[in-house]
Amino acid sequence: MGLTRAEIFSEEQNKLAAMFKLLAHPARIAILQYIAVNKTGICNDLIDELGLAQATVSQHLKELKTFGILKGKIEGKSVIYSIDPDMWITVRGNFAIFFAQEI
Amino acid sequence: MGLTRAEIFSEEQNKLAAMFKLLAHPARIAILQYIAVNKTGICNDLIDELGLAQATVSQHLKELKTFGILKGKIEGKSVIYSIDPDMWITVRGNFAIFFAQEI
DNA sequence: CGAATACATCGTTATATTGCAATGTTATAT
DNA sequence: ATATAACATTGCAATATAACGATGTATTCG
Repeated sequence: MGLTRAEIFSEEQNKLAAMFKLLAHPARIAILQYIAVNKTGICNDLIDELGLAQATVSQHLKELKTFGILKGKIEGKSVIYSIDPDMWITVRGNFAIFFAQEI
Repeated sequence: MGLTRAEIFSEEQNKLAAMFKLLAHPARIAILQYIAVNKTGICNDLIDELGLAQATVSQHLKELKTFGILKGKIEGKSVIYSIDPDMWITVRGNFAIFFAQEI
């Protein structure tokens, strides 16, 4: 049905999956890498960098911002996006815990 | 379009996104956790554990196996799944590199 | 052999995601 | 005030994904 049956999984499993999903697209990876390197990024730069249409880039930025890994600051006509360090650390920590499992 | 424009991203970005995507579903997280704890797992156990239909569990197992993070060994009527340590380490390593970015 | 067990695969339905053109919004520039 | 710039939002079309019943395929058991 295309609808994940989230209710049968634990909070932790759903949260982890949501984090993985956020990063499960090369455009969103590229956006985070660009902003990590340049410390900040505006939508226009990312349009050039990625080669996707403005609407598409804006949509990916929105997903990252809604999740909380990016924050946006309005500066004149532009929006300056940057990584939210707290969320970044949280996400990294959750992944680390997942991969710390003995196998 | 629904079709990711993979050709405009780097190999690395596409690979990373594919890894994240593999883990971007709570059922696949749960399968890996179960097998990590129990060292191995057969489909039937996972059906009970997850509460999803047999066909659905089989499908998720296939995805994990196709990617290479799980391997399956036929043992009588059952298939014993286990984590491929090399792939596990590879995946963990790639994520570690991603999260090692200065922000 | 025939039945049962344990999966895999197929086919279908419901929903989600990607990408973009068109359009809306807000702020600066003229 | 009008134009432009820099986005955000809306509304679609194309494709992907999740879930599952039904069916196929080995394998074991009686």
